[in-house]
Amino acid sequence: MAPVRELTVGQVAMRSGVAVSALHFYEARGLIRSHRTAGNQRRYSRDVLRRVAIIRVAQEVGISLAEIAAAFRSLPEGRTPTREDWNLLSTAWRDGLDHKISQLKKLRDGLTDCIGCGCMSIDKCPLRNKEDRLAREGTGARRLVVG
Amino acid sequence: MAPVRELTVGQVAMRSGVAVSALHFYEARGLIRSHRTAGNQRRYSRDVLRRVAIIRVAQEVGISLAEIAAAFRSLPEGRTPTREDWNLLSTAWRDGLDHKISQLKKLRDGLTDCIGCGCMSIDKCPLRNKEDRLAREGTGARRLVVG
DNA sequence: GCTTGACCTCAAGTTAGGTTGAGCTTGTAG
DNA sequence: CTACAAGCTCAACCTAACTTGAGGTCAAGC
Repeated sequence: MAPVRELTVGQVAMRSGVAVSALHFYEARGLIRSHRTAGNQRRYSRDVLRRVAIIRVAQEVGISLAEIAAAFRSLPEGRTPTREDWNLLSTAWRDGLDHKISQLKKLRDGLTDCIGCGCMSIDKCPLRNKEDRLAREGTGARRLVVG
Repeated sequence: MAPVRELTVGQVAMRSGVAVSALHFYEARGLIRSHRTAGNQRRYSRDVLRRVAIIRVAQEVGISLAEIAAAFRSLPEGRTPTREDWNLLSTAWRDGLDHKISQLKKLRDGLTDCIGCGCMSIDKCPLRNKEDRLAREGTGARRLVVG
């Protein structure tokens, strides 16, 4: 038995909890990579599991696939990313994440800062201004933007 | 001059920072309400601004319009909601928000709990299990779900 | 009384993030 | 050596959340 077996799509799907179609999709978007067998089937190295896990966690907090892909591009090409590499990545997201955390806390704590205050009638509220910027960001569905 | 003037869509759009088309859309989705003038134009009472502000803040942290609408349905029908009413609403969202906050912190702090740990190779990680559940939640675009 | 800008409705288009299905190939177990 | 599950590709479909456009109405100024 080989010590470090490569994984098939089905295996990755099962272990990561995402659908095969989603894995295809992530690959098309450049978020994960595979090589092919002689018979044109995908084979993944184990670190794809880590990538997928990060994708899901990041998505869950509102980071778009495009941003995740961008962040992933900062990972080393040749070798399997180390713990350090991943930490760098999350550092890059840090500011955006910090902001989002504070937004969430405000909402959780009774929207005190911006709903309970008088700023809504005027336009110097930090939240409202943030939104104004968002409002100009093009068409289609709006997603949370980090960084 | 009337002391509490009603607002036109254009005015609401300007003061809230969202497009007129978005206001129409929110109304169609039951998030805000208006009555019509003799000439069939929308008129809004002032508290629509508060609603819209909440919509935007909630959206920014990943709550869907459907969920916001559901929460709004718990607001009093007849009178203008008080500060207390809004607080109740955010209390209802609290658990979901708490969860999301902790996810964000994990991501921010180097993903220590679930990416940096060994749980990714196995399936007892709280994060991963969360995703497994999510994976079964139907078709279409996935959104963050609170509550 | 007419022009001009703000409104109205309704249908169609857009982006993100996938899923579904058809039609065809691979690989493994019996 | 033959099933038949698992893969592959590609096009079509789906939801959320809006925007855009066409075609028509309303109202305030000149």
